[in-house]
Amino acid sequence: MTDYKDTLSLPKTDFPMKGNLARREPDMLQRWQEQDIYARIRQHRAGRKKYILHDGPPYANGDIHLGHAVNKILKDIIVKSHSLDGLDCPYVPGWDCHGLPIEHQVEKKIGKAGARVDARTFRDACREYARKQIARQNTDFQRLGVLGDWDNPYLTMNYRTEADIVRALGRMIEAGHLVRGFKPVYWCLDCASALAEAEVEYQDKQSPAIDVCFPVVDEDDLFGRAPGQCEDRGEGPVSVVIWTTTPWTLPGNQGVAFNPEFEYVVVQCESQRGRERLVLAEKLATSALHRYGMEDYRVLTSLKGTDLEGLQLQHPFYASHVPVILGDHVTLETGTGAVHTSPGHGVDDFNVGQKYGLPVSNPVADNGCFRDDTELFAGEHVFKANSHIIEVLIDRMRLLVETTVLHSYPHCWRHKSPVIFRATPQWFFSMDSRGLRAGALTAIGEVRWTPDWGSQRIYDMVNERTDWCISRQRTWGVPIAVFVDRQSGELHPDSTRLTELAAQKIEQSGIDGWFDLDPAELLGEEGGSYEKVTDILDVWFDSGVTHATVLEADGRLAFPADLYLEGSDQHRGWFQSSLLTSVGIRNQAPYRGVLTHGFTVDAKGMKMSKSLGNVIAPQKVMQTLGADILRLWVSATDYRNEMNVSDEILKRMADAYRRIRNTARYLLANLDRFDPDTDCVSAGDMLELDKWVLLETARLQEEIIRAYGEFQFHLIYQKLHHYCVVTLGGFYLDIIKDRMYTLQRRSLARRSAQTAMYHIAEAFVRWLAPVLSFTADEIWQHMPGQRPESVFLEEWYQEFPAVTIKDHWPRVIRVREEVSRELECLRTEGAIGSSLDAEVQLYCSGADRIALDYLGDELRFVFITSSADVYGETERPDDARQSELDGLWIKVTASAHAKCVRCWHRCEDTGVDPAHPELCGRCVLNVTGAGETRHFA
RNA sequence: CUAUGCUUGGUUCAGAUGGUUAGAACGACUGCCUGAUAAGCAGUAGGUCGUGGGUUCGAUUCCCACAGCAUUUUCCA
Repeated sequence: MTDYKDTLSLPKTDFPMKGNLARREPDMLQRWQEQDIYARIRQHRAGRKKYILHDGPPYANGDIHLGHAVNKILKDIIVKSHSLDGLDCPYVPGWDCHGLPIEHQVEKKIGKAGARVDARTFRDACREYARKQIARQNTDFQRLGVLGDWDNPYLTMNYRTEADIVRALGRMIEAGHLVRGFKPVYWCLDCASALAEAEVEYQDKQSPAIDVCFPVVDEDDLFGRAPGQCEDRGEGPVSVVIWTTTPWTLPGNQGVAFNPEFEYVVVQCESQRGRERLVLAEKLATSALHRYGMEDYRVLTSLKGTDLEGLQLQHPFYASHVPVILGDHVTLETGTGAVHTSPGHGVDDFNVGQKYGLPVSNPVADNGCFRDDTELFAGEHVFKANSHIIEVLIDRMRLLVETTVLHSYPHCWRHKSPVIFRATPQWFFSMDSRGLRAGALTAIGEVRWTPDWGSQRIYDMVNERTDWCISRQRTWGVPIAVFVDRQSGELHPDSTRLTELAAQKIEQSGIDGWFDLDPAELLGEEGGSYEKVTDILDVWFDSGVTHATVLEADGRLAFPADLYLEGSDQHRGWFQSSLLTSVGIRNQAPYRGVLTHGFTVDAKGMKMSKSLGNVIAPQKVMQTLGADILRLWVSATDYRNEMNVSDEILKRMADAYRRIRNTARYLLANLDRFDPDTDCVSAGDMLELDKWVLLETARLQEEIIRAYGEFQFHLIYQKLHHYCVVTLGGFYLDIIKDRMYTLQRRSLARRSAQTAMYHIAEAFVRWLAPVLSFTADEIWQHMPGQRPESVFLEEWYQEFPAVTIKDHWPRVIRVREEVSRELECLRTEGAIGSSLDAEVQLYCSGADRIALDYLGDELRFVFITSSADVYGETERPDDARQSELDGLWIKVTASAHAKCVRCWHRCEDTGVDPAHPELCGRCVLNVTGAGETRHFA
């Protein structure tokens, strides 16, 4: 048998089938860095319209997790796809550097500021710690294939940025949003310091539980509020009863809260103390009276909570009167349905107290002892004062009963000792005094939110939030660089100018420039009458004002941003802190659009946690499967919901990746030695099938570009993969194999297919680039023809030849599916193996007939059978089988002809040429003659 | 406890002013090919569209409740 293999044109390429991504991506990354690809893109896009995606700064602590990876990859996909749109898309990554978590890490290493080390040393250590964390995260982010200005990120701890944060605060002050107030915070008596919520842990604690009488000042007022006439008012003192586990908060009492919806009763009862009348929640009355040993009682009248608002009560041991107020936080779980309210000692109490304008009295000093001016209890430690307070209550006949209760109570995580709530002076941005809330709500309506429910979500949050407490009594942060009058506590009247002067100091030497500052330096002679505030800013302010400290201040970027993109938790975090400060400063949102993504969860939808053992580390994925697999997963997953990930899901992604990669490889292999400058066939000369695939490709590209624009990446993945599998693999590429392999290398028909594949490859590599960045770059290196150094410098491919066809193809494809099914029957019977062993006869009429006849003798190439003939529907023999298509009958048979060793078709003319007894006529023509001609497939 | 969102075959996604047998692809299974070969092609089997109500001639699609999950938030006097 003669070997005709040399006469074939088989695919050939150096592009490896296996990605080996984990091993090769780092090399490619290094090349990108060496060619400084990010800078080259900036040069290429200079002068183009800008698209600003502003990076939300991750916190500079710990290695990146999968959520970080998702976030950065989504950003990178958007930046790269918009760059393909022809826009100039700078990407400046940033880090959030100040704050408590870093302080904790540093405390573990060198001890607390002010204790073992001075504040300055401590801050230096924090700065150094943050720097190291950033370096680690920076490396990992780059490893993901994210392109950006990684050598020049923005850091909130850069001196210039620290100064600009102070300047932004100055602008908030200028706009009048900064106010001073009191707020209860967790306070550790052992630390003598406020605690952040993260520093509090709950443990069981034994506490006293007491029922205390608050006598009603005006009995007539009480009964007058009752509906209808109350004939029997009973006799004895009348009191509202409260239940509390913190007797020491009674000196701070400012009111008694009732639930507006509950029914309350006034009962007549009797004990050793004599006859008296008590006000209790109806549903708790029996159990409470039982507790007091007052089994016999009668209800005199009942009232609703709302009826009691404003009723004056006598404080149990002070001369003052306190009002009845209403609050939804009052429950029927325990107690009496009336809650003693001390705004200086509880968040609920504080909030409801704010509503009623109750004073925030805080009689407790830093050391946990009552202040000197506290009547009866001056100097006593709060917990030790409990028993004294109870004695006083007994003495004044205010105590009904004392028990103890075991309950969960907040403790200091360091000292394990119970903490208290204590009101302290703090700085706030007022939501309403200068219209901050109203302005923010308006601005929300002018932003495009993706998904759209984000708008409602942040609206509700802003609408209902309380004033923003921006002060922290901490060390590692940007100072609230203001002076207050020692007497009045008011801000210095020239604060705007002073803040700018402070900013200049900070710009020189960082935040220590403020902490080291002698007030006289800025205030001169009046320095003595003002106090330098040393509170620092909530870190949310640092990141919240990047629209000013970065977008406005950094020449690479611009204000406002086109897009902020973060996890959905940031509706309460960065999106809101950015919105409030931007509206506060210039009454405008800092972003035109906001996109949120869900959190990564495991295959069952459960959050990732060490205890569940379902954590997937991005570093590990990159080291095993490669960054492109991770990127493909991010793109394939609908980020609007939770994003499921597991080893199985990633394996599926790796499978899909291989298909995409191999499709590219096959295109490249068929373009072996193809020179687009000289070998492309003109649009008019191309074969019908090739024209069809180009039109399909151009149509798909439109869909892909639209999906990129709409941030619908998971659709892109689906379309792309479907295109590889169905359009190309299962149809086009399968059909053209015969033409590519057996026709003469330079024949028009073969060049036509190559022309199509060349255009496909050009478009395809660009579709891939935003997602499979490493792979796209690798493909780019193997593409034929002269081209720029990187696909990332490119725009979408627009050079598709203008072709037109009679589009009978959809119908042909349907028929082909039916033929495949019939062939499978024959194959199962063992009559044929390859489809080329078969001959097909079709019987149909109408449009089907027209479509099939159109392809004439070349229909068999579409079916990949040795022959395919079309007859009228009425001509069908009895053994033709009806297909699922109306009016289409199919008969397939095994060919009786000899197989051509070169093209594998079975033809009646195989062996007609004595010189080539194993070849069919077609192959003889292609090997020794002028070559065959094709028009359709 | 608050607010928001999600729930379609083993996996990832489509879908419809509500209307005939709910679509793909992957994976699985069964074969074919050996000229994309740790590839390629074909066929087959998988879903009562989270549960329960309601509206309707008819709901997976609209409404309500519930469950689970996620983010968020509050509280435990």
